[in-house]
Amino acid sequence: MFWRGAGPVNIRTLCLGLLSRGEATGYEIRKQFEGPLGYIHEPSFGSIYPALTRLTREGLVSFTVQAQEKRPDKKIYRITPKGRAHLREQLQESVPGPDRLHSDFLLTMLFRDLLSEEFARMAVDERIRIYREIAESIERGHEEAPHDAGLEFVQGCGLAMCRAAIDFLEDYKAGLEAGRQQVAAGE
Amino acid sequence: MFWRGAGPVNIRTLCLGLLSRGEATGYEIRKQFEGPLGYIHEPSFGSIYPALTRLTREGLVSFTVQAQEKRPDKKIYRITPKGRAHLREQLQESVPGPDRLHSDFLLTMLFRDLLSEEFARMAVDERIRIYREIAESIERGHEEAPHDAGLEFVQGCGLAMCRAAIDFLEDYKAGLEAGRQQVAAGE
DNA sequence: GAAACCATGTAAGTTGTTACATGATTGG
DNA sequence: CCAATCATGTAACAACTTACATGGTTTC
Repeated sequence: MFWRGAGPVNIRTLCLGLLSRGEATGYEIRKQFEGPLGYIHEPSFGSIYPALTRLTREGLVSFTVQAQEKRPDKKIYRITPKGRAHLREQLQESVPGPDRLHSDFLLTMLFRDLLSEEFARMAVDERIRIYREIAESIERGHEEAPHDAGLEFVQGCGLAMCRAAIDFLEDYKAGLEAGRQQVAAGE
Repeated sequence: MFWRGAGPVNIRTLCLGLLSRGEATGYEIRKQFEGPLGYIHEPSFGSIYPALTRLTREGLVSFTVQAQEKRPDKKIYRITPKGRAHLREQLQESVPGPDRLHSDFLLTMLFRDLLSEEFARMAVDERIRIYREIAESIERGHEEAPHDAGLEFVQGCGLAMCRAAIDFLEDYKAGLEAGRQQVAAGE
């Protein structure tokens, strides 16, 4: 049976993978996605906590409770040997297929003819801003953190695509400007 | 209330948008995503038919039944004036935010250290193949179909990102090769 | 004094996927 | 003769998001 959702991309595998790099709480796992990893996924607490509960039930991770004064107790999770084996197996189960892109921007621009000039310009400008932000975040992350081959690859790939997108969008904007000036000049 | 799912990316808006270009059946809507638009979304029939039913209930589209011999009747959908107004409004409700990327490939490569050399190489090769396929599909679509500004933009953007990804992946492969040769030469 | 951070968790709801149901026709 | 194409639709299920519940601490 071919089951699309059974591919490695799900929050459980993501959590398991991060825990293979070192122990962490649910809160800390979440935080790791706010940095340069954010362009891959930004899972919510509502999905991380249940994922960790299930991983524990399956024996793939374990946790110790660290009591804290005036705060809820911390649960520090770590991967078990079984979890590590499972992760390795899961990741290499099949060669990853195409990505799924969920882009409000592209969908909106697909119907560009229905948008006002102003809105389209705003959307493109905002998109350039977003990509710049992501690119900077990756560059920053690249400088500070000690990184392994995986992180290096993912960050490099993200950076390459961000830059390509920025270039494309700026060319597009330049093209629009040129077109407008021709119109203004009465061509 | 800020509701992420209320953004324009959902199958209903997508169907409505395509119907704004001309009438179509559910089956034909699906087909449009098999071409160069496929990199944005590949919705299943199980989501398209209910979407059309709901759009009809909301008065945003209407349909006429075309009887066919020895086949189920066709339902030919078209957008209503109300639907067109709704689409315009929906698309321009807010400037689109960041994309959500769902990538088995990046997630797998993020844990590259856990993968065998061979698997990693296969994954990268397969990815190059996939991007080439998408790029070709876009180039083909660009030649044959008459296109509006929206399609042109989306295809151009997709092509730029595909090419960037291919370049990155091939550089990466070349880097690996060079590294292996150094090792083989006893450096 | 408001906002952001720390810290975990549950319940309700949306969205979309896969699998099933049905079945003739055409092309290799 | 097997696969793909045409054609629509439902039911079961998975996955994730948002909102709610709780509440002290730190920073601007």
